[in-house]
Amino acid sequence: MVQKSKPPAAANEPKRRGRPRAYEPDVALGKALDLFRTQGFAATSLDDLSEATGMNRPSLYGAFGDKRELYIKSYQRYREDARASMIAIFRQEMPVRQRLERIYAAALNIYLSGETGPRGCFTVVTAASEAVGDPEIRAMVLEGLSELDKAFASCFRRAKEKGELPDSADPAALAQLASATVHSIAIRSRARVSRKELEGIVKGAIDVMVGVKP
Amino acid sequence: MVQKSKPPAAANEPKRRGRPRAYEPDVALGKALDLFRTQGFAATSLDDLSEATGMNRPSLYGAFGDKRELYIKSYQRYREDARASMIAIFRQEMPVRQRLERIYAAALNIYLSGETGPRGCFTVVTAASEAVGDPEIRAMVLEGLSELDKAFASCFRRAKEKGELPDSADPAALAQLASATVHSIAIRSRARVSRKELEGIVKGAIDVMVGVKP
DNA sequence: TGATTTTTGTACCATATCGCAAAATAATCC
DNA sequence: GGATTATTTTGCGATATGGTACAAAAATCA
Repeated sequence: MVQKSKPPAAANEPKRRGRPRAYEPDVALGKALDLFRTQGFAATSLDDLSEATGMNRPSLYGAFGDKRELYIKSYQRYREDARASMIAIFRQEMPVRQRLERIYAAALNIYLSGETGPRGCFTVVTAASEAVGDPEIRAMVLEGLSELDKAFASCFRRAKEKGELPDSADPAALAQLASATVHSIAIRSRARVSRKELEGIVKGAIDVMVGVKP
Repeated sequence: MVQKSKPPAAANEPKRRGRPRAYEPDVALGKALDLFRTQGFAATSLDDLSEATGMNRPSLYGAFGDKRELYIKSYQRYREDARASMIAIFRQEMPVRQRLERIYAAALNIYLSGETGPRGCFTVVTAASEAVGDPEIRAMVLEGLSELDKAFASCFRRAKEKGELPDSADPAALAQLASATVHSIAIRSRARVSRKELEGIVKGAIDVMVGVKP
């Protein structure tokens, strides 16, 4: 039930008043996210979360609110992380094909990571469970889905402007296909389809979207 | 707690010995499937199932086994139904585009049906939840995924033979894109994306896969 | 009619679950 | 050192959960 031995004494924080926390909120949230990603909301108990985070239930409650709030915060954290790794890829200038390859490689790294096996995409997992019954969560999922669509759309628009794609190419349609490929490998990864096979799917999809590599 | 008033006296059955069942296994399984599809395994309690099926728990247990077995049987039932509606579309001869349109229309009907709102694809829902932790269920999901891949692949192969697709077309890659589109609309439907929008995604995907309609 | 068989309905058990109250602990402030 | 503040720890309580035992019920069989 102990998370760390020595607090890194965050230099910026002025001076906390009462008993010092025995956990770091960030790493605790990360552990919670890990659990939720693999097991989902309903199948994850507060005891599970307590054990994984190293915080007992009242502390968990105090820090993050109830189970649902913790789930939401975990999901937000996931989105931030995912967005960060995507933005990095979008910043640099490179050919479409290469950009797509990098995006999918990053996605696969996220989806296949996990000590107990691959866990897929948390947006997809959440869509498949809580999204139907919880309007607030559903709104977040929708946002996550459309964010990806938009990123791909801008990617294809840029490519078209640079002449990498024929005039007939429809960036919006290509973007939704690119997103669909992401959703598909997310699903398949949870069924333990091998990385090799997933990479094959990605390659085939890219070939159809931007033309077979010369 | 009563499911029907009059048993339809199934003409084929010879003569059952003891007290007659107060439920029809088929409709009960259908109700269980409905619940599992919307809520998932963990979030569905035996009480929920008992109420929905009109059977009390001991009867449920006697008829289908424990909760997990009931889930598995529900999933098998779902797959049989889905397969039946696909086979019908594959039997008739028609242009690829039309065949694809029909397949996606059938899929959307399944995904968007439901009294309390859209429920998506049960294979996808199961992949996103139980598949990671339960090898037997995972195997069934894998089979469901690859069955769809194969159906699409044969669809594109036929189209290529008939000259509807260019020689350069790769049926396997196209099939995986077609499957990906199915997965994607399944996910999106659970986030309550409108039917209109989903149909737009489908149209865009078909255009990319078999060429824009002349 | 009475024995037999199958299913239902009630009640129950052991455990898990979520959430919280209250006391103990460890730091700072004065 | 004592007051204050923030956090941990222990433990509880109300309910939900999956599963089952057992008697009552409803049919057939002889």
